[in-house]
Amino acid sequence: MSHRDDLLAAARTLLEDKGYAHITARDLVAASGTNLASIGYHFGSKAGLLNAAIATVFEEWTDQLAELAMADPTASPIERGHVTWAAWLAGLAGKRRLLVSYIEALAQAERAPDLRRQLAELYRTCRVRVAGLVAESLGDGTRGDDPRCRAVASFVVAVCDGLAVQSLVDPDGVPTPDDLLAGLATLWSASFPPDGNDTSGRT
Amino acid sequence: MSHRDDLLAAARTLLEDKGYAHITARDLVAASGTNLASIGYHFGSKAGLLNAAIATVFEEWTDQLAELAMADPTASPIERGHVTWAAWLAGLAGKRRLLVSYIEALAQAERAPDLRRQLAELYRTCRVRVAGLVAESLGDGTRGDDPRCRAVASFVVAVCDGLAVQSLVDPDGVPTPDDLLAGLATLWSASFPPDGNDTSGRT
DNA sequence: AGCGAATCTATACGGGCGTATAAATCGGCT
DNA sequence: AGCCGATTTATACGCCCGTATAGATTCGCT
Repeated sequence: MSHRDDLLAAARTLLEDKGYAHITARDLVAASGTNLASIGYHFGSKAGLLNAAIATVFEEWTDQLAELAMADPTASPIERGHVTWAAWLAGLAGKRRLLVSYIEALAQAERAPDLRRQLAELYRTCRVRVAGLVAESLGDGTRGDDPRCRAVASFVVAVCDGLAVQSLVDPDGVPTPDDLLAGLATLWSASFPPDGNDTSGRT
Repeated sequence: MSHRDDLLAAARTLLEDKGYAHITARDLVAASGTNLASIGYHFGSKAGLLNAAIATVFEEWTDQLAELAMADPTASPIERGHVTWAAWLAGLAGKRRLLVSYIEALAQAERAPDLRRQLAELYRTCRVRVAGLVAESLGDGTRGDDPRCRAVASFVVAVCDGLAVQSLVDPDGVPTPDDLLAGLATLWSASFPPDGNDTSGRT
C-alpha cells in the first residue's frame, strides 16, 4: 500500500469519527502511519486529500444504490424508485456520521470554488447515470438524455438528498418508505401521465 | 450599544460573509469594534457567541413565517401551509449565505453537545409554536398539544428544512409552490382522512 | 550495477488561533 | 465624593496548524 492509499483510507475513517471540519493534517498522518509531507506530495494540500476522500464516499453510495435499483430486471420504474429509497432510508442510520461530514463539505463548498466544482461534477455524473438507469428501466427505447429521464433523475437524487438531511435534523421524523410511495405515486404520474401508451407502473 | 450587542451583530454579519467554520475571534473583534476579551466575558467563548447568533437567526426566521402564516385569519390550514412554504421558497434565495452557516452549525452540532442541545431546544420550541398555530387555524377547539397538531407541525417544519437544504444543493431543482401543493394534498389527506379510513397509498 | 525518477522521512518555520490575566474605566448608588 | 461591581482594554501565553524544504530511500529500467 502506498502512502497515497493509506492517507485516503485514513481520511475516510476520520471523516466518520472527527468530521470534515475538525480533521487536522496531523490527525491524518497519525491515522495513516505516514508522513506529514506525504499529504502535500500526493494531494497538494490537506483539502485536496479530504475532497478526494469525499468523492470516493459519494461514488460508493451511488454505486450501491445503482446496483440495488437494477437488481430486479423485471421491475417497473416506479418499483425501482421504491426499492432505491427504501434501501437508502434503511442505510441512513449507519451512514449518519459520514453523512455529517458530507453535509459539512457541502456547506464549505459554497466558499471553496474547487470543492464546489468537484461536487457539481459528481452530481452531474450521478444524475446522468441515474437518467440512464431510468431509460433502461423504461425499456421502450427511450434514451438517458431524454428530458423526461433527466427530470426524473433530478427528482430521485433530490429526494435522496432531502431524506438524508432530514435524517440528520430529525431522525425520528423521516417518512417511511410507504409514505414516500404515496407521494411518489402522485409525482410520478405527473411526470408520465398515464394517458395513452405508458409503461410506467400502476399502483 | 454594549459590546455584547456589537458582538452579536458582528457575528450575524460574519455568518453571512465568512461562514460559521471560518470566523475567527479576531474577525469578530474587528467587525464589532470591540475587544478580544469581551467575547469571553460576555459569551464564555467564541463558540458561545456564534451559537447565540445562530439562535437569533433561527428565531427570526420562525417569527417571519409565523406572522405570514397567520396573516389571513380566514385561511384554512392547508392554505396556511401553502402560504408558508411559498414565502419560505421565495425568501430562500436571499437567505442563501446565512443558510450555509446554519447548515454548517447543524453539522457541527453532531459533535458539539452544547450546540446540539441548543438546536434541539430551538426546534422543540418552534414545533410547539407551529402546533399552536395549526390548532388555532383548525378553529374547532383542538389544542396545540393534540398529537395530530404536533404531527402536522413536525411535517411542516421538516419540509421547510428539506426545501432549504435542497436549495443549497441544487437551486434550480427546487420544487415550485404548486408542486408542493400537489404533494401536500396527498399527505394532508393521509393525516386527516376526510372520511372514515384508509387513504394511504398502496403497492 | 548504476542511474534517474518517484517516493518517503524528518524537521523547521511562520503564523494565526482561542483564551486568560491584570489593570483601567465606567456607572449607579449612598 | 467615594465606593463597588460591571464592563472594557491591552497584552501575553502557549498551542497547534498547514506547508515547505532538503536529504534519504526505494523502485524501475537498461
